[in-house]
Amino acid sequence: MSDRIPVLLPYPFEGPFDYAVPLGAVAPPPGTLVQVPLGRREVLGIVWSRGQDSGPWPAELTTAGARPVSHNRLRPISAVIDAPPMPDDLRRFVDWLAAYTLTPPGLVMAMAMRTNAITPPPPLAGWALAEPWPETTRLTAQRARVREALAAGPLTTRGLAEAAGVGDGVIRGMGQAGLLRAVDLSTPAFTAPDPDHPGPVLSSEQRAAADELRAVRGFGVTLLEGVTGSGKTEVYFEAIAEALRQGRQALVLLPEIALSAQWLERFRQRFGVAPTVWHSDLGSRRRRIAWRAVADGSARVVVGARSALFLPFGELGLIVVDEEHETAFKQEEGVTYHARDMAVVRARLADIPIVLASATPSLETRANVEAGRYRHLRLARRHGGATLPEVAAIDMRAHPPERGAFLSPVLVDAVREHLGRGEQALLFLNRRGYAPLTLCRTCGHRIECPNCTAWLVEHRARARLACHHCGYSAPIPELCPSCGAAHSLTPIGPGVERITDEAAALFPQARRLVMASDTLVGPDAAARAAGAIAAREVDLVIGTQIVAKGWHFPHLTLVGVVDADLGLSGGDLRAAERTVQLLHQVAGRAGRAEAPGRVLLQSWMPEHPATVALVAGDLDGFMAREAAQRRPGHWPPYGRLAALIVSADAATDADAAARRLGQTAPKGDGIEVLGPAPAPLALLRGRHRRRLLLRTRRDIAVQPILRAWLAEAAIRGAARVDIDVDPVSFL
DNA sequence: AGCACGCCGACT
DNA sequence: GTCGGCGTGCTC
Repeated sequence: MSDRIPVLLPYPFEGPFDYAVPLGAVAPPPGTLVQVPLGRREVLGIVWSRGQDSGPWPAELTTAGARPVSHNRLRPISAVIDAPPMPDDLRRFVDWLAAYTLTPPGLVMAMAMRTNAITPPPPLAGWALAEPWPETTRLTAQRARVREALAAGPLTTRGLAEAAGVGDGVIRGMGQAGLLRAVDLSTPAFTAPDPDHPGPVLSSEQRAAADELRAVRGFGVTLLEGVTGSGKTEVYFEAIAEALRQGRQALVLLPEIALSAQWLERFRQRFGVAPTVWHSDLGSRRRRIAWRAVADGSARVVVGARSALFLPFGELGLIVVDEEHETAFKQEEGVTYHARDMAVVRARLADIPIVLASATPSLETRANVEAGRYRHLRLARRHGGATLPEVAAIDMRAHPPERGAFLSPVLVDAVREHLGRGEQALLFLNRRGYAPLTLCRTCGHRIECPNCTAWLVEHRARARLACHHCGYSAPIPELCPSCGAAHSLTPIGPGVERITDEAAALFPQARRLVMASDTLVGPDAAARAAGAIAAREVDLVIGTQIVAKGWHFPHLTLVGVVDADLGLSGGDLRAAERTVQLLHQVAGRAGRAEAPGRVLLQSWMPEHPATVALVAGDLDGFMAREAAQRRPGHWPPYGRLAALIVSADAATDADAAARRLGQTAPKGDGIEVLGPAPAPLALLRGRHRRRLLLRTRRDIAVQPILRAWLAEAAIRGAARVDIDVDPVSFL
């Protein structure tokens, strides 16, 4: 009788499939990449194990124990693939995340497998000068330039063609003539960061915090809270240095890796070299190189977006989640998980410390500190003696803008004053495009997306109306699509484009720069824009939330928030919390040691607690208030929440399925179901959506309840149910 | 996820 | 009479 071993396949099955080990062969250990037959094709999978690690939830929650198959149907493993095995703690992490999010484990494993990363990078063909160089050969001007370009070292064909300003025919010809030799440029391993590289000098406050971080051994969560500009990054760099000294790897998760050129520069200053970068739009070659380097240990420090959590670290010794409050850590597509929370799980399974860093910690993290589950380190002082900006609200009822305009005279005067002093100003509005709504003055028609419950946003620069949810876009119509009236369509409300127009009229002499995700295209655009601001090539910045993310603008002294009320309304549980965090981050762009900063919040309801808290600089008080509101109703973080989104092409199918879920809803002490109700985006990408919410007391896990519920409701056919455990967005 | 099987419309 | 639509079901 041959051995049977479980193999997890990257498909949405409930658990691993069993395969036979060929007679005489040794059973490959768990973690091994294997090729197995599946139906009539051959697929890749990973040898799994079952039973022993159910994690913190009851064993029946994990899928690893399910469905033994009779022996006579077992098929043998086809081949063992020569690739780095998946480490045990990563396999347990995959199981845990799958069980927690109610995702088939194979789909979670697929993220970790990244099949294109698992195959080694192909050799990279390059050219070097032939040795010895045949001096007798007479060179054309082009060939001489090629020789010149290669003096510093080998290059790829494309790189060489560019450097020498020749076509690739010249290069191939030189290869055939024996002047160049083909070499393999396959990447040199990443240079290990040096923990003892002389870095920046820390303040006594930073040093004390760094000492505490360094002392943590084994699993433990620390919240590193520091006001903007307090130098949190340099503090957790010391924890990274400690991990490196102990021969361990470190992982830093950032919410927007593409925006972190300044972060990379700070890392280089501290450790002498660049870290290994990982994010979803790395090219296939670079991702394979990085994946291999993490697996073989030559990558010591990885900085990445949330998917870096699934890299095959062999010696992970520390995780840092920077800007832990950022909602960008929540993956909403496909497998829905919160990278910050899952990072804590990964750290616990690996028994290593984890640092959560933020200037505006989330309510979840604050609650964990309060309950004694997380340590808390605070940096109260801005580095280099800078003071926090002075924040004031502009009551728009008392100081309204001119008709058709959006900037209050108070803000306009302030901008003029700061620009007049040769300082920079920022106008912040978290809304892309020219106007969020186009209205017909004749019939009142509002132009909506045909696929979504959403207005189309005018993008005047492109002369189009666009949906920000599904990518639909159309030219701006001449006539009202509803009543056919001409010259009747009117843009309502401001976007950054419109504010830019207004600013251009008010401050024609100021050099303006718009920073929004659709004006900064390409990976380096944001960094270049930030560079231009830092170099004082710009006077006035108009930007969306892209400007809020940790940039350092030493000459920026005024921030005007065009609409501080934006985001405060709407039924979202976290709307106010998010707005306060975002505006606080934006405010942090103003003023450094060189000049004190000033922040003006335009608001039609400055008495709102969020605005009051921002003006008073009382984030703690605001968060305490929020906490007090959520505690009695068992809202997160004082209870658990799961969203069920029912969707179907036909509204009737969605309704039927939602009704069925409502009828079979679980009941019990500490368990409550809200809905069904139309989802806030009742139509999204052409699908009709209904929503239910399951809310439980904190001591009741939602997963077993959801499993039983879905089994009983047995939704099949046209409607689909998507589960979002711990939802962040309520769309 | 693939890839089969399976039962109803317009084409050589 | 066949090619082909994608609905349902199975893969250790």
